[in-house]
Amino acid sequence: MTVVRVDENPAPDGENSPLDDEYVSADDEHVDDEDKETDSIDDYENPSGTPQMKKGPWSPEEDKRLKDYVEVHGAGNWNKVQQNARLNRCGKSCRLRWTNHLRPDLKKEPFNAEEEEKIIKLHIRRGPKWSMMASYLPGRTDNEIKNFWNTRKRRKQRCGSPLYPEYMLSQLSVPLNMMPVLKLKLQTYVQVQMLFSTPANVIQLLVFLILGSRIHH
DNA sequence: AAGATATCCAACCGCCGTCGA
DNA sequence: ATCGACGGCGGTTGGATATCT
Repeated sequence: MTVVRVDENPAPDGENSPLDDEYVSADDEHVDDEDKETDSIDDYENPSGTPQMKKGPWSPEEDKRLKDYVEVHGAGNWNKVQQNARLNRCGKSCRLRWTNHLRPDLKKEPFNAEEEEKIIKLHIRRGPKWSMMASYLPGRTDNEIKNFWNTRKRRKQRCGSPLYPEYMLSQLSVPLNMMPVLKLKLQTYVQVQMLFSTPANVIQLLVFLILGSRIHH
């Protein structure tokens, strides 16, 4: 089975995406959608003599082997990589390395304001669904977005500013029949968040819920 | 300058869903 | 229906680096 993440904005024509202000149905799950190594990568064994998968940072040589493998065989069948590319890495590790660092379409620059806004909007509406977010941000990975969000969250909490900008919350309009679902999702998420959150965040959430229900009356 | 502390992020882990035998 | 292999996902960890004292 080969599943390739679609990096183009995947919302089909005519369909709403979580980024649209006019939102969507409840069941719209979008996505199916310098080297410190001194030992050879070929002879990594545990004390019992059976081959052991290597862990830790990837060396340039390992990267090259993985890249070469994917160029020839394509992405997927990751457990075959260790045989065909002679890499002592488990399939998971190979997949992660490829998707997060070696894919040619990855953006290397920091997140820009537009991307940040997209992430916030998606987080408001869907919560921490990193891979779904990645499908809306070409060239970005779920891991990257997750790290970005966690860093941002800590920063906001440190300086006591709200997680979601007020203007973004007030821009949102949510169909009335979505409110219970949204409330439930938010409640679950916020219960945890609020342990460390600020009163400002609580107020914002209330404003958000009240405005959202009024808009669609 | 040096040690302590904070921050970032690459990589791992465990769980879950899907698929084919 | 069951089981194992595989891949995807979100949470967490720990080493490297930056900043502070």
